[in-house]
Amino acid sequence: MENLTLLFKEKNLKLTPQRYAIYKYLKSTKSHPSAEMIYDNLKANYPTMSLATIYKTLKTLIELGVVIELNVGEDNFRYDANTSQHPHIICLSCGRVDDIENADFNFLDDEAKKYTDYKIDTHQLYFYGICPECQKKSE
Amino acid sequence: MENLTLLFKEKNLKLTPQRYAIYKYLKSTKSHPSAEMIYDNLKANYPTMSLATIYKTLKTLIELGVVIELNVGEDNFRYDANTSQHPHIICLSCGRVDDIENADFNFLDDEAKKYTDYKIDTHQLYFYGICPECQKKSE
DNA sequence: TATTTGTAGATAATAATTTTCTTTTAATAG
DNA sequence: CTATTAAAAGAAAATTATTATCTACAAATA
Repeated sequence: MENLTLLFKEKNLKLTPQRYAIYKYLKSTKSHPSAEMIYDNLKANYPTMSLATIYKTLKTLIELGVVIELNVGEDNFRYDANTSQHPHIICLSCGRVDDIENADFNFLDDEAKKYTDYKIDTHQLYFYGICPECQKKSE
Repeated sequence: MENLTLLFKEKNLKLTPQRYAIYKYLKSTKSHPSAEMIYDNLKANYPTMSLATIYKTLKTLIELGVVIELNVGEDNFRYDANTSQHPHIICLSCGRVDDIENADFNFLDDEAKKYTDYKIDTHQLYFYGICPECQKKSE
């Protein structure tokens, strides 16, 4: 995470323990947590940290381009420190959010360019279905 | 819209003027309006209609499967009466939402199945970029 | 035409997120 | 190593999209 230090220095931002903890947690998990979930997870080690700090830090990290905001269709956002372009899949039954890994969907931007006059920057691809665990449960 | 009448009857729902107007407006536009935008648009002809009615009707229409809820990343939802599976493209500058038409992205569900154990139901594909109008403006 | 049941509309409530303001702290210079 | 300063944390209030509640009304059926 040396580059995180550099990145913060470049922008005259302070790399506080809270900010570092939030980023590190996001890097460590594949659960695509919401702000609230991050808060609950860090509460033990940072008992005084407030939700506002989580939100403000997430915004900062997004602006820096090291975190992505996901819109899975719930009433809140999810966050992901894996900034490589990759699809997500959401379980309609339990709400968990997983990466789809090893698949290459990078061609999508070029494909879309054929059908629009927009200048395309990026995309988000969300699949919806039932996760293996919930499939078992409903049997 | 004869099938809408039938659909409502089947579910013992009442096809009120308000509901009909909301659906008709969504059918008539490609602007992917938010609840608020629908409200503003119908206010002239239905001065007594409340936002709550818009929201309740949208929920009903979604349950009936004749309207789709879009999550473009703003702080509100957008709605679309074109229920065929098609991608959307959002202008990062002005926020407008367009369809990507004539493109066939239906293969995506099958493609994703190769990389996950989820049972896949559907997907949403959002492109982000700059629309032609905003491109001109920034020149 | 009466009756039943669902719905409209007004309003209050909820919940995620943002803002404000004061105190604290990280980074830098001396 | 300390003083300084600009940014950030934390607490609390504010905002905003959406939902729930409740009463009066209206559509469908008998």
